[in-house]
Amino acid sequence: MATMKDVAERAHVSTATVSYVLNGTGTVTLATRQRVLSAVAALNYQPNHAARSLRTRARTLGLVLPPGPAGLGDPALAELVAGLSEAAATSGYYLLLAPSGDRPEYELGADLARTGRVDGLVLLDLRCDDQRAAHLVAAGVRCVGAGAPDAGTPCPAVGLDLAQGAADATRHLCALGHTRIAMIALPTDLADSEPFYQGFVAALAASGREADSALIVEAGTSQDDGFAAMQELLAHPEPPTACLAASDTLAFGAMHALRDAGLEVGRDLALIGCGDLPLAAHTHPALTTLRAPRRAMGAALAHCLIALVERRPIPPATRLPLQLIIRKSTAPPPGA
Amino acid sequence: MATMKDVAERAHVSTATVSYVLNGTGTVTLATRQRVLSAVAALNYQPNHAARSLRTRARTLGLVLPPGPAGLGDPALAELVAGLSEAAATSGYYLLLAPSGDRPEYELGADLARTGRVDGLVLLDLRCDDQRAAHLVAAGVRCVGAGAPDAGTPCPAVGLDLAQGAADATRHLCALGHTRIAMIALPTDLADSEPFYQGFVAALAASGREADSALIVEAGTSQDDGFAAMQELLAHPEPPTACLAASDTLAFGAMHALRDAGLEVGRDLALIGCGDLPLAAHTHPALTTLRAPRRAMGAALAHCLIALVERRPIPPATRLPLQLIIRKSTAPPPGA
DNA sequence: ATTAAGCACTTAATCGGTTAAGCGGAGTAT
DNA sequence: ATACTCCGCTTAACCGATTAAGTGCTTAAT
Repeated sequence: MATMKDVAERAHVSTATVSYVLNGTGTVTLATRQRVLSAVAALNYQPNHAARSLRTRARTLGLVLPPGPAGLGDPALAELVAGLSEAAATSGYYLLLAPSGDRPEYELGADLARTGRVDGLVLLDLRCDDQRAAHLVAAGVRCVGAGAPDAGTPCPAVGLDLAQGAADATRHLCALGHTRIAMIALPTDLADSEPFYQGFVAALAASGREADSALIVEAGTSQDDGFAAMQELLAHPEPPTACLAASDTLAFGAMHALRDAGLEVGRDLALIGCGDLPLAAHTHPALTTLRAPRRAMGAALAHCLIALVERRPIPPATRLPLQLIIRKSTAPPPGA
Repeated sequence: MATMKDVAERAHVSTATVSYVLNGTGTVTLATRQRVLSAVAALNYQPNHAARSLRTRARTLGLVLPPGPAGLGDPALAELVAGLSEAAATSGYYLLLAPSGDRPEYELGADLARTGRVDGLVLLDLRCDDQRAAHLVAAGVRCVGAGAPDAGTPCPAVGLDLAQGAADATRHLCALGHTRIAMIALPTDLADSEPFYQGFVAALAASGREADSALIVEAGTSQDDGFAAMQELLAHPEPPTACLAASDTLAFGAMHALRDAGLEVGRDLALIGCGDLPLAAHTHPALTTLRAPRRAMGAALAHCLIALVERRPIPPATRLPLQLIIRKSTAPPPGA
């Protein structure tokens, strides 16, 4: 493997000069530069990454994958990772994947940063009062969060405009004539939970309705959680005619519960999800949902984190817009 | 950030001794070892990765992501990556994701290896007479391929037992009473194409049938390719009553073509896919398919590549078994 | 003419580890 | 008693880059 020394010898200069040419620093005459560059080309030289990052950065971003059976199998995460890795690559960074296994995420992340293996970290599924972020920032680790930041979030974050999305979805249900509209929420410790709820309530208020707290149920994140939540809603003395689920996965579970109860999704109860997973277009009926630009979110995370790492000004925290995709799971209320 | 020198001072030894303790090499008395270890603990020391890999390995595996809109969005790939990264992590390696963008895959891979950024590479979708593998192996890069290796494959490979899988699927179709069985093949330059075809032909022969070459059409990999392939089969003067598609994606396209032709999948033509993508269970009718253990495949790739990197004997090339998942897209032939 | 400033380089320190070689001292064989 | 071998540790070279400091030369300023 050719080293910088080899290049220097071939170009009859010192390694310092080679380094200056390659990094565009220092002052080098045209003739010398050309000799160096042709030596580089002739030897097919590329600087050793370890040696370089010993003095500078690793040019690597880290992503700690939370444990759990789905992992990267979750299409939403996979898309985000795709956008993240591609945007990072165009800025000369690569993405290191670190499955946390049974170690705490923040611990693994701190190790990766402390050993200089990565320059910064992406935190998935930002929580309210996120302990991982707190630990890492306190340890001097640069990181950005994926999710809606609240006031106390100690690091920059990139999120979806869930308030807008939930409001759009709710307006659509209102426009169809629904008045008893339920909502299945994500766990409130997820940062994305609150703005979604706010958008829901705001849109209801804007159309003269009021949120009925009995029709708002907090669920987990799994399909089973959505199933249970819908069962709870159906047990209500005066059940809703429409429901907004904070994720597609919850909506899928809700659909099962409706089918089990002998109800037809769309005709008997209008249902909207959030995320637009690939499956959403293929359920029966196809799920009306909010499309989340996960790739763009990954890209935005990359840009933000790289700016942070390079001590450049951080791009303003944009909320990425959701798009309502109307399919077959929404219809006017029964008897309307 | 604490360095090894700090640890050495605190334990009143040289950095060499610290290194010996941490790596388990050299001979160190129990007392010294304990002094070192408690200094390490007290300082929360972890060795700098760049410094370490300057002399040894990077303990990093590389995965070059082929260009294309799907990328990691393809669930089959995402699952493989999940298995790969998890298995690598349990052996102390992490996975570096490098989207190739518009650069040739082998070139990017060669760069990553030459710069010492990764110790080895995983090549996706191994081709017949794979040029990437040839280039990389010639350049002294350690790599393993994902896909069925043929005799000339210059590197170890991990693949599915497609011959067995295709045979199982074909037998199932024969058992249902089909005689005119078609096959939609992957591009023949993919290494996985041939064994699938062989399994198909062998199972037909074993049940006394012969493959009709007019019923075997080579397609691309996209849904549109599957669509076109099925149209071609339906244009046949004596169309098939069953069809085995070499991938779920091709099968999805074929289903659309059948629907467009006014035919009902299952009743009018039995269809089997391969891979068992999440969508396969949600098409209408649900697709009978061969379940591919993509996570296990990723894990096997990791084990193989790490063995290669550490110059240990390479695990014997196992073909991972496919499991036939019978759903609703297969039925006896019309009028049987 | 003299000094100062700039240019185009080189020298050498440095990053933080790994590891071959060396070196006392204790234990064993002759 | 002498030599030989291990053991447990240290010294220092080394990995391959970056970069501060230094050097000799040319050119501009006084």
